Amino acid sequence: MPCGKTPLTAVALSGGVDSTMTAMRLQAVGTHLVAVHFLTGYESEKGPDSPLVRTRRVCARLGIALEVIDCRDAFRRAVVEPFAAAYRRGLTPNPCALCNPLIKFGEVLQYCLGLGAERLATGHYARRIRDCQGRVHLMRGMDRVKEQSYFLARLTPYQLERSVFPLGDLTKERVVRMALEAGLQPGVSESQDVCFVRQEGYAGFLSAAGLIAPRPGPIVDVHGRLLGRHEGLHRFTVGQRRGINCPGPQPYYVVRLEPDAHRLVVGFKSDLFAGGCRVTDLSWIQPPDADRFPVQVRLRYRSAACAARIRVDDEGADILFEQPQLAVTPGQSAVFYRDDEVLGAGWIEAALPA
RNA sequence: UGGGGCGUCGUCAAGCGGUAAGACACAGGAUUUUGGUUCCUGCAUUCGGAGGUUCGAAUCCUCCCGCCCCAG
Repeated sequence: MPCGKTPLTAVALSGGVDSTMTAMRLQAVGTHLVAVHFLTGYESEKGPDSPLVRTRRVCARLGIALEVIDCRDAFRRAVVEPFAAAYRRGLTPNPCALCNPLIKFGEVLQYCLGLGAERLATGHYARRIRDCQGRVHLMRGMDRVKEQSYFLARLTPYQLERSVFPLGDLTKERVVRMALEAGLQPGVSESQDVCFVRQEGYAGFLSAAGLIAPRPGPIVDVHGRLLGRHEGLHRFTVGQRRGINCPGPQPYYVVRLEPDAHRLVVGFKSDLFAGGCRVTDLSWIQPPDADRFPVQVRLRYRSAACAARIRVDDEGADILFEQPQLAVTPGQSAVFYRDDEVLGAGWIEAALPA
């Protein structure tokens, strides 16, 4: 139970290395902790290696009380169903960008506040700083490869105010080393795809769960020439090369999906460049004070930010790239940066011609 | 059934008597808190079929089969 003067911090534990080290780092500086573990209803493993059992072991070892939060309904409604709906509309969803603001720093944060916690710590590789006027800023993590600010870009200032990212100033390598030094077993399968799909892959997940009815259709090139057929647009995303199954003089890549005609349009790499994109449903951490200004934008996780100019209007914004960009994909999150700082994000609705 | 051309991996395609390039596709792996990209590896004991010449044939010869042109 929280003792009067030391504020209580909740830490989200998944049972993995990162969240465990998050808890240990906070504990090392004397933070008063409560652990929370949320259920999505899509946990893959059962038994002794399930996330929940691993989390219980961590808490027992660290001597932290654990609260298990049932987010199964919310997770299905806020993450899984929109994920499927996006595929039905020919988009490529970005569930992690949705889960962070709606589940982790939505449902879970609310629950933690209800417990009397003042803030929620997670193992994200991102930094949060406060300026001299007391405003919070979201910054890239120090580990330039692992850093996850992209997925946190849709947090609100309110959520960011109540977050803490103890791993943000560390590299993944360092965290793993610290975990080994602390005697933790090396996290075997650290790599994670969409957390709610299992071995069958996301396409298999969608059809197995009855979330999508595969609709075959034609594959055409950018000139409209018929090249072959596909087994469902949900198996493809812009920029994708594998799975098209059409031999040609050069590799074919997906240029766009046309859901109304169930048509897959493919072309060569040179057909993949876009000069900009239309984004909607903007979310700002640092609301802009002008409607036109230069930004750096990341069009997908794990790609460098590119220089661009943004023009904000009532419905969203147009982003015009300084240099054409490679496979701008509707449904993905475009995240706006000023150097290391995240300004906000919007959902990519369409690519603009190069 | 006159004349000419062609048949090499799923597709395109090198090779032209010395023991089957490459590209695309596909498969597997690596990487990865989205989907992709990228990278690595694998992928024709065999050249439409059957004979023959030769120390040796996908490469030369003969016949057969199948396509494609140009003439009837």
